[in-house]
Amino acid sequence: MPTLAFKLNDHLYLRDPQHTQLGQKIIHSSMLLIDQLGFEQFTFKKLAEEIDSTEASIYRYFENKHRLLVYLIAWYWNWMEYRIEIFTSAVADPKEKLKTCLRILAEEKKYDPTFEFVNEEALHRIVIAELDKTYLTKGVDDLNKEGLFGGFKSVCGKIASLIHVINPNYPFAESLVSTVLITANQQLFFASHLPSLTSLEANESRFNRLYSFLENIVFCSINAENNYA
Amino acid sequence: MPTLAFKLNDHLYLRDPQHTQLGQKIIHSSMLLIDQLGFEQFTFKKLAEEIDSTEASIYRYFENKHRLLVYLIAWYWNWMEYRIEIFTSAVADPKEKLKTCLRILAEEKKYDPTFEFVNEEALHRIVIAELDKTYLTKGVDDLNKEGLFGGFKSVCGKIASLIHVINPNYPFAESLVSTVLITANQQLFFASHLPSLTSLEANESRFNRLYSFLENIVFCSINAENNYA
DNA sequence: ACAAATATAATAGTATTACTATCATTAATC
DNA sequence: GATTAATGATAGTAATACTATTATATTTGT
Repeated sequence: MPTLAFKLNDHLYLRDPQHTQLGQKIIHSSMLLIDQLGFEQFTFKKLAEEIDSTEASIYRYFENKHRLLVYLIAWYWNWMEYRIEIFTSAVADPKEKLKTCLRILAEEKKYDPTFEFVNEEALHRIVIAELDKTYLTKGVDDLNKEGLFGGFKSVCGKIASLIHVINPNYPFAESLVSTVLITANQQLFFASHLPSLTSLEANESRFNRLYSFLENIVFCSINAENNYA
Repeated sequence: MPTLAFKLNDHLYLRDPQHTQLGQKIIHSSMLLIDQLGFEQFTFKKLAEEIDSTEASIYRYFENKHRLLVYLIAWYWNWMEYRIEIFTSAVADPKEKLKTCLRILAEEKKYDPTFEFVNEEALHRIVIAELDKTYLTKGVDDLNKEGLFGGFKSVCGKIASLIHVINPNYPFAESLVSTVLITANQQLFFASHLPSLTSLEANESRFNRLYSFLENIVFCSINAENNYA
């Protein structure tokens, strides 16, 4: 059975992990391990033990653990873009398209059988807890030049262009979208760990509440009459 | 001459650095060094060399470098709260108060002579680049129990309560405020490093544009008729 | 089916990091 | 002037983030 694989920027890895068994084990197990331990406590040595391989072998796939994280999170944004594509292609009205995007971003992430070796629930927790660490580093500019944030930028750009269609006079489309993409994850983190910083609760309702919050922010801002240019 | 000092949560340090010469040198130089090197490359050893002291001496003030970062950023939020206090106390109208808060958050940070050994420009760059690392760690819950995020939570709570006064029916005050506090710094980071993710430009105008963006988001959201409960 | 190429495993080694411990010395305080 | 406390000097350790080397599988082309 043919497993779907994303074509990711090939600067993200040294050897493409999607195409070998060891590579797939690296992706699969690193997700679980980073989720469990957190990125700081995660090491290639621990991962090697987990998959009965060696540090040296893992280094043939990824230059270092930071790049592995960037890879995993790039995979996530590719997955988001793929889902947005699927669920908005049939929708004509740009406002409805935009709502669908927000729903996809806010919804609970569940196992997607399209991608065998990826545990989307663990990956989402990684995105929530580690996303910012991909770019909050002195090396951002180099990573960016290599195009490693392409997935995130692409999602951001597509949603921003919907906003441009809905209201060409709204002057903060890109900022609004990047804010929403990031806050969607951040608010879930706060709900779990710093509840006084969020209006969401740590129960099942939080995904619907999150959607309402995002919809409120986005539509109120772009529909407003008084656009501060 | 009496230097003003904040009363910070005493779990933030082992020995209060504000009250000794070495402590002040630690604060002063760690700010410059973290700003220069980034948090990952920053070490107590490098700091010790910088201030002609030793690693061991620094460890007597801070348990580890992460807690030092939490300290510096707690200082920042205390400073913000202090400025908000000063500049809003004379303002009666809650909407105007709220605008003043947003202005303080968005404005360019400049040296404040009230605090001798603090370089506010460097500190602001640290907040922009490292803020999220204070809570995105497996130890959040412990740090939170010790009250180490009190400054941030306090600023968030005060602004949220202004929103509650302005529109008691708006159901996302806390989320809106935490989003704004964080995005205020994030958008400046994007302007410098990932320009396609922001509508701000990397020039002098960015602080005014940032203010407009924040004002737009906040006031559009809370003034809207259709409140999604 | 066999040689050549390639991927992986096994092992070792290094510089740096994030500490901890000990003891001598200097400075502040009573 | 004696006691206490803060700092400096020095040493040491376990773990981390790699790099290098060689042997052994595994895959691939002919």
